[in-house]
Amino acid sequence: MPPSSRQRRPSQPRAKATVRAIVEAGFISLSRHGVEGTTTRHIAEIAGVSVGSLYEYFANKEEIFDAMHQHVVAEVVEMVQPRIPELVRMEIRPLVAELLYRFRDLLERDDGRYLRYMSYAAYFAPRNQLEPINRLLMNLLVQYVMHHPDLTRLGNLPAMGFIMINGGIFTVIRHLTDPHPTVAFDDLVRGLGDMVGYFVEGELARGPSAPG
Amino acid sequence: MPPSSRQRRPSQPRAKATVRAIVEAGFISLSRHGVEGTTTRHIAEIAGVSVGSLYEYFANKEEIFDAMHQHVVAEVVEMVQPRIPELVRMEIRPLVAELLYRFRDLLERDDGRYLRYMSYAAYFAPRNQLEPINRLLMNLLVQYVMHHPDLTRLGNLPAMGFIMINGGIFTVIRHLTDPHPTVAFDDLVRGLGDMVGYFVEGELARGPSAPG
DNA sequence: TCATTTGTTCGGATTCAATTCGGATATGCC
DNA sequence: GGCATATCCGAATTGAATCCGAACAAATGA
Repeated sequence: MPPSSRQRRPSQPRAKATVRAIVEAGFISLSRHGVEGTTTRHIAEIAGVSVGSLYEYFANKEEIFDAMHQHVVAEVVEMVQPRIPELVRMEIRPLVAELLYRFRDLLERDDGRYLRYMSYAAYFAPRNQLEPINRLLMNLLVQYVMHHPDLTRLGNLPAMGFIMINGGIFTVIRHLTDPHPTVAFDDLVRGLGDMVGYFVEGELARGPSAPG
Repeated sequence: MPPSSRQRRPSQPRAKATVRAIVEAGFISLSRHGVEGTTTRHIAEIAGVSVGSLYEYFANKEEIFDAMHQHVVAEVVEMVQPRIPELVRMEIRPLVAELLYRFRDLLERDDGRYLRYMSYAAYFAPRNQLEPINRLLMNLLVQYVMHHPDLTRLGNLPAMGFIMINGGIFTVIRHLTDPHPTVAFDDLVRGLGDMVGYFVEGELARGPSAPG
């Protein structure tokens, strides 16, 4: 008898459907009522189950949000991962643009359901639950460098990756969630592309090799 | 009779001290127990007042967080604002470094009290309450350009400002709150400085003037 | 087929934090 | 001192999160 963990993995199809419905309901409730306004009652009602059922598969409300988070992250990874081989052949600016537009499309899907989630989650996700996306993009970066031998002369790759990835993600999310954006998304994309592009060009022009 | 607003402005010294103690207690409780764990009871207890007193000056718990937010924002503005005249005379990379190190020092003050707050901030600060900081930095950017006439040839300043400011802030916060950072803060600072520096240099080298 | 076991769902009971409210206490003013 | 007002208190109320034991459905195996 396990001490306390009373959660259960859904084994029967019906149960799997319930879990799916709960997570889906989480997104819907979040869109309709925001974080604060999202109660277990709402989620249960939208999912068409009773509140008790929520706790059959999730230890608490937070875990439902976690599941939603994993769902979004999985979608992003799924979107980029298989396309890495073609992405690494692109020029830098078109590559940045491609990623950003795809990312936006994904976040705006289903009436901005994921975006709405992201605008809350990006910061407050307690642990680094964006970690898979970070790893994915870091991986893309590394592979990109490997396919463009001149780029191996670039200095401190981890730092640059950290900046570009985190800065990029947050800038885009912040822009997309801004009710009155003062700059157009296209300008943002061009700007981010230039940022990365100029950095690489500048760094390469500076000197023959990089320090430690 | 105003419909509902039963808050009061503190007029007597004693009341002002109470308000200060409550906001201070908010930071302390946040450091100790995290957002979820911060209850009105905790705040009241730490502040040395009763729960009822909280509601004398704040409509609800959220408003206490708002006050904390304003406090942090005010500190940042206070730190940068008076130094704008000297900041605009600096070279780009030292300027970026100066801002970032000061920003870090501020966030790490008092055992990381403000940093702790910042890492949660967006969760309960749905509206752009970072707006004053954005305006401040945008203002700095504009004045900087005015003091460096060659920079007036730079294209889309709003977009660049948006990227640098948002990207910069979030990258730094994310780095400072990372329990196991993979890059050193110094590298981050250098990277961000180069990012901006190379961008400006690249953009200036490109052509004589900027489009709309 | 049906009895038994195991998975699933339900919704009222419980717990706990946020907020309210009426009264007690302190302060400022004359 | 005595009045008016500001401040503070903390038990009572409210409502959401969570628990739990009973009801229901599906699988199993004779």
